[in-house]
Amino acid sequence: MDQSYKKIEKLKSQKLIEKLFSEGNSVVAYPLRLVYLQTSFEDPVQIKTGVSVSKRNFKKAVHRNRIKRLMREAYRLNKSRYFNNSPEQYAFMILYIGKTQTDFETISKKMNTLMAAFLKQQSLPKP
RNA sequence: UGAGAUCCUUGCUUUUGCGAAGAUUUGGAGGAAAGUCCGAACACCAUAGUGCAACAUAAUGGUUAAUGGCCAUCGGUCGUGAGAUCAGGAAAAGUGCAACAGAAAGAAUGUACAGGUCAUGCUGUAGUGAAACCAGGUAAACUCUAUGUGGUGCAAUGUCAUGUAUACCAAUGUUUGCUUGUCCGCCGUUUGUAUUUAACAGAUGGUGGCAGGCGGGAGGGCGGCACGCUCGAUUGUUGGAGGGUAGGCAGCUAAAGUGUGCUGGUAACAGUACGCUCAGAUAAAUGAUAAGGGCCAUGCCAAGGCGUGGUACAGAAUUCGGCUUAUAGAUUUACUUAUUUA
RNA sequence: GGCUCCAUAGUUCAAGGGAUAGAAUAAAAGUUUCCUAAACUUUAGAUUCAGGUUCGAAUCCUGAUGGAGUCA
Repeated sequence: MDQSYKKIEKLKSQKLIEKLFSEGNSVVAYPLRLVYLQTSFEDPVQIKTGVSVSKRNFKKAVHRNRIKRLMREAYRLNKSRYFNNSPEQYAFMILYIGKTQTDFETISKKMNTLMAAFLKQQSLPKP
């Protein structure tokens, strides 16, 4: 079971991020929100993922860092359960839209429901 | 009150290290990394000169790459005291300001009482006020004196690749005067050759062009302003629409570095010997979870065990030296005060 | 990350160093009306915080806190 989260799996390109936010769809499992877009890039990975926390809700850099670390950890541990070898490539951005801090357990649980909701939405026939 | 300090261990995982992958090993946030308040390094831009303005600092000596920081001393203020704190130059260059109260607030003098004189605020006391004649107060009012200051900041800057356009449209402003010429064109008059017309050559006048000179010139530049200098019709200003903005590399971390000892100095600090290498990311790493141990508080049994809770403030972004602010707990030393005891 | 600016009633703005800090609007109470609105009367309400200079500070100075803008 692959639990690594390497550099090429991270969403870094500013152009791709702008395109993601302007054209992508989203799924919500409070306090998490996933913005995704089917796209293509050169690196040999299936999904590029980034995390983000609003400076408006958390003023201190320590608190933002902590939440981002928890989100990355939850993604790393859970991603292999949901994503195997589908041919499409996706860009993900996971946002924390809550206003209070939580512990690792709830974020991990919500990450599972978020991934399930994403897969369900993708399996539906497109209008 | 000052100095000083800022929890530890193990396995799993993540990140970094080489062209890639795997394994092993090694390293990985701070005393404030914060605020961006001072001072520098470094980089780019600007820089003929003069003057003005603006800003900063302000006892004396030292320290440092430098400072408005730090150290020592003198002086003021506060405190019983150990100590703390101070933008701590000039009011005898000039201008201004002083509500209320008070006769009067810098111009001069008035009331009551007492004293004194030939006579008079001439002297004292009272009364108002922060301040009442004293070369008064106020310069964190203008000012003066002394000293200093070009600007912008690593999103600086360079470079690779890609692309390329002092392009386009609209409005508006300006596009001028005199003079010179072995120069050129056009028109007229006249002379010669010729004479049927035409044509050719010369002289002269007008007009236009070109070139040069002198002046004027909207506006631009010299990044606070003025003088001054300079560019100036191949143009100035404003608006519209459009292009560009991605990415890689360098800058980037071994340095005014840091630990211990010794020497000099009251100290800040300096010198020296031996050792150490201690993050370089860029939608931005330094984490999650579990177990155990420290420390603090507390409860139970009853004298070393068990349980519960707590363990701060806070996260590098070019790099240093300071300042300021946030901060749980632990430790050491010196001194002061109060109480108690002797 | 660097740089610049701002802070006065619930809100929008005033206020030459002189303290009773003002105006509009919002709020509350009352008058008027069968009731509401409008109108009128009255009331309460603030200098972001901490120091300093000064006889006296919203104003001057220093530090902190909060907010806004900007960079190619």
